[in-house]
Amino acid sequence: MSVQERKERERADRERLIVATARELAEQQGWDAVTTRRLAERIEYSQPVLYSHFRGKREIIGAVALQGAAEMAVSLRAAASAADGPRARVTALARTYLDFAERNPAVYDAMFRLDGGLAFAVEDTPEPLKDAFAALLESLGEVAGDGVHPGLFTETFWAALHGLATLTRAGRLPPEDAERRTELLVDRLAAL
Amino acid sequence: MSVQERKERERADRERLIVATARELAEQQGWDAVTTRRLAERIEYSQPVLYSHFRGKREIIGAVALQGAAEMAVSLRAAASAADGPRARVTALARTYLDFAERNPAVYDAMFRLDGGLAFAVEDTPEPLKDAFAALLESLGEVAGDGVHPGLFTETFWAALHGLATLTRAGRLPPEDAERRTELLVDRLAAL
DNA sequence: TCGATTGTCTAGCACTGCTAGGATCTCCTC
DNA sequence: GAGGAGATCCTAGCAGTGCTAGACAATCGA
Repeated sequence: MSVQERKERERADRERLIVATARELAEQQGWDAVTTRRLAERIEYSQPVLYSHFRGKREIIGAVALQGAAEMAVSLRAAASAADGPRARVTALARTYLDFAERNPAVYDAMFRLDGGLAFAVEDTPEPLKDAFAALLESLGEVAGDGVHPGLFTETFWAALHGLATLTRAGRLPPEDAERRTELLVDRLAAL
Repeated sequence: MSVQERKERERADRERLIVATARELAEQQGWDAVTTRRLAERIEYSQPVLYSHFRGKREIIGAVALQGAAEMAVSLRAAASAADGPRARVTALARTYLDFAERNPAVYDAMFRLDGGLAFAVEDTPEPLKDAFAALLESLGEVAGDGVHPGLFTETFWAALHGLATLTRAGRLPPEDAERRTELLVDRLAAL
């Protein structure tokens, strides 16, 4: 048994190495630079090894996305619990979300812009994704306002944040006004 | 002179054909299916011909984006002028924007998701893009509210719409609540 | 009608994701 | 310890990508 356990552990280690390396490479040079060859070279294995862990590149992106979702959930909850009162909480949440997107652009892309083959907004959505949404909902539900479904409000607020994050990073919005746009969004959207 | 003029006309025709074909192919099968080979085959020329019109695939995407921006501006203005009063105007604007994104997903991607090599939010931004933003601003400026810069408000509102458009189409948001999210956005964000 | 220019195509480069098949290495059994 | 079975891994190759060099043919002006 012990031999098999060691093998399984080593396999799991290597899988983590693949995901971490893919993420690192993507953050350094963008997802286009994450080719199976380059990734294989970095982990010091041949290409086919990647396919013994993942069905293909898409699944590797998906794995990075799940990792990112888990981290984002932690960040969001930490920011929310450190803030006093609904208003401060929503502001902190928005800032933290946008900050995460800015500091981890490749991970953010894996989560929301690229196709990682993950299910969304359905029954079999992976747990980390549901949990990241739940983290948003926990703080946003209380400012949804009367007669507005908390889930629907969270979806809308999230979409707005997502729009700000992607358009800003793509150079579609002037970066210097980012903070003012965030404030406007919080002031207007949240029922305070 | 006449011969040269005819040639220039034919060249311009062929360029339009390339852009129209790329757009058609992208709408039918997605941008991934728009390969230089397939595109060349459809216009019944060899690959290198494409490169005598455009620097590369990116520029073709850019050309489709500009065409789309022009059409979107027309749609937005038509919707705005057909509505009575600020509230109806903003609602019509939001619906028209999201409708455009839903009916022309490939064009929308070319405009805002893919890299078409176009400059944004700067001096030398192509005219159609500036004009599409202007069309938004014309209707949104009046509901920015006191002390809020119309441009900043338009950017924020646009980002929210963009987030709804992309997340909905990517299956990240349940499509059946799209209309309710739009209403919520308009109700809260616009100062009416 | 000739020569130059313009226009177009064939063929090929270096790269991509992915996989078949063979080699090697490890482990369990005798 | 030795042999065979099985897991593990790599080499080599497929079909596809964007893009381009260089040869060829059509067209134009003199």
